[in-house]
Amino acid sequence: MNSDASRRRDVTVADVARAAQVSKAQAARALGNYGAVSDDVRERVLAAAEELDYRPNELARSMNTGKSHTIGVVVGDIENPHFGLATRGITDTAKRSGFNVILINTDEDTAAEIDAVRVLLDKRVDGLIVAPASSVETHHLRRVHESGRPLVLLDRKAPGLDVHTVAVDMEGISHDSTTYLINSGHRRIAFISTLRTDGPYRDGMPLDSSQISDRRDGMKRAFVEADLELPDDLIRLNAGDAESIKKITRELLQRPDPATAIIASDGLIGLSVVEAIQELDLSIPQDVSFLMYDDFAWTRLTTPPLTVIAQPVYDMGVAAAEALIRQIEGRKMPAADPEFMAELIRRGSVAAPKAIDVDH
Amino acid sequence: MNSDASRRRDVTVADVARAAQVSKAQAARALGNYGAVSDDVRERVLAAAEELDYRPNELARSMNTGKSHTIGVVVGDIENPHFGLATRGITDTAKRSGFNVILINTDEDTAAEIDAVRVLLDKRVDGLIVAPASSVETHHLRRVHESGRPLVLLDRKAPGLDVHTVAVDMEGISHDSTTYLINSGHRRIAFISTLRTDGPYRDGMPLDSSQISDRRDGMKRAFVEADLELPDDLIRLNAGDAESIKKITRELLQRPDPATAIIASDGLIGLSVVEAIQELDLSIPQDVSFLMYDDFAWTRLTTPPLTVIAQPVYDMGVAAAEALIRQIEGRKMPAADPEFMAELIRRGSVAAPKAIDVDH
DNA sequence: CTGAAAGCGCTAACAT
DNA sequence: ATGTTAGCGCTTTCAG
Repeated sequence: MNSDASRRRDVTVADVARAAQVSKAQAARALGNYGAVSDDVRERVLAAAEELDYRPNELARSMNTGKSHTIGVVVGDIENPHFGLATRGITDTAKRSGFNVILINTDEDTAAEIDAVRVLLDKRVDGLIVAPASSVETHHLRRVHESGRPLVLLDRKAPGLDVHTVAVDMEGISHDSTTYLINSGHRRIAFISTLRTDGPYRDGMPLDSSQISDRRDGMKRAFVEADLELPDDLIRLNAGDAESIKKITRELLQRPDPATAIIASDGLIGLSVVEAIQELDLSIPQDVSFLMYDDFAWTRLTTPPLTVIAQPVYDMGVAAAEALIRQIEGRKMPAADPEFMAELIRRGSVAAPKAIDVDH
Repeated sequence: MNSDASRRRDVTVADVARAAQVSKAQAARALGNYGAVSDDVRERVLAAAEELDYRPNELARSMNTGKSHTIGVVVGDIENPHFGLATRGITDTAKRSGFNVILINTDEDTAAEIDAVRVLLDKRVDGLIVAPASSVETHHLRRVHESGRPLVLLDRKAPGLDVHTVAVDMEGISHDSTTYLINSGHRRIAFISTLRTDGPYRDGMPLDSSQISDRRDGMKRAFVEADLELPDDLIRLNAGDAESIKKITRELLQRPDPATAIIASDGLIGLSVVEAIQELDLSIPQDVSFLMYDDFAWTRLTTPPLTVIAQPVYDMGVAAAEALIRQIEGRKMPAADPEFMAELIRRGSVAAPKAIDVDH
């Protein structure tokens, strides 16, 4: 419709060069501002570019430089504020260094992750940040790394893969918070996670996610140190949507030997657990203690406010992006992966368990 | 370090062609699977590609086809679950149609938005979805549209810009919920938004954001219909971080003629408002009624659960992506922008105001 | 069906 | 400082 801007071919350096009466090379140099250009030429070129409304084709540029100034980010679920915040840390940092971000969601599905990585590689991103769905199926990640493309892992580790990883010390915080519960008098401590496994939890079962695996190990160590046994029957994996989480919560609380404390593996799960508890007309922490990973702002608003495990998610996003960009730009990497520390924030959802029911 | 995969140049169609003993053109045809290729050739090429671990260079591909199979998304703040969900709707839909998403955050800053749009255009995205920070400064968007690049607006409208827009009927829902408050007995109804303006709110003041402007109009209409006047002094814009929101909330509640009901413009604001109310040791809804935009899951968990305005955010993301892709693929657009409907979900945070203080 | 060759828009030698 | 000439890796005429 429009008079001139409409259906016309994009204007290229050649057009600008012609208008400025210089060679394509000189125009390109002035525009890309590299090489040697006289003030006179630069001026004319810039003026012509302005006049013609020239915009560089970054694709073409990337083709010969080999750099796309784009990094790929692969996460399980942006909808989860945990990743939302981390992504924010990444994009803020990327922008600051002149990088753009292509974001791909995997729904925590390894097949989707493999595909995402391939797509990103095909698009010639300069580097990748991946929150791997599995700490075991990492062949695709190993290939990225071996091909020489910078790669940084976020949130989850991949044992055996020598890649810079930004994650918190999960074993430690899990141990500490479990100990806290034990010291508060709890023995029947439940743990709910969405991690998908074949069949229910069994002692010593290998867990695909380093995150969950480490948490299990931390819990176990806490119990062992207290000369107690980790109640395997209260470790509930394969939680899915809200309804399934509520169902699990009900089971945990309505069995003969109910859980007296529940640990939710993330904020989304925690939400449904708390809701289920409320629906059962039980109160926190009188009837059941509650603890969850992720310090979402709303946890301060419930009655009582929730005791949570805070992770420096934004900072981790920043750190991941910084490490990646450092790698891309060929600068030295820090000697070792700095471990980020999670923190137990004691608010009001943990108390001593009720006096034991002496049914029998 | 690695034996072969390491420092070698990427393998190209030429390499595959050589290995398969065919021309570059034939190899490209087989690989890109277009044009005419005999079964024999295709087989050999594919085998060679597999063998050499060939991966197409999407940049090069995009260069001659002109399509990048990438759409740009520009939002104010991914960290906000509202946008997180919308983004999820977009990426899910994009993936389904074979498109990738480049995401850029603007912090609701128009300058950043202008820059983001330019970057995306330079990267030759096939189309753009923008949640414009301003409904007034839209010159950059107009240029996109006029240049012929598909563009869809999300969440906020841009009057005068004839672009497909996915947004909810804000005036309507604002009117309805304000009426609900008025019918509950409220007259002193406050509204808090982060919209940045020059100076405090004045009656009839032009508001840069269609969203906020429409909400104001809806409130006003509700008051007018009830033969009342909208209390301009309770319309508070320029709210910023959590602390500033709390401060505004305190002012609203501690003045001589305090607000008896507060409407928070989004879930992030709502969070801080509720927190401030709790800190003042006031209770909802006995001391003050509360209503907020965004039906975040946690609003069901507070005591009382919060009355909110739910918007079909995910579906809107889907719709925006679908509309954009339809445009990209040159298919017909629906006659008009379908309006999405928000819904007032009455939970427990609205009640009649306390008997009026008869100080004077 | 196949191959040679041109070209997308830009950068990067290489001359001058 | 400037221009000429090759490419980057792929798609796309155009002949055969």
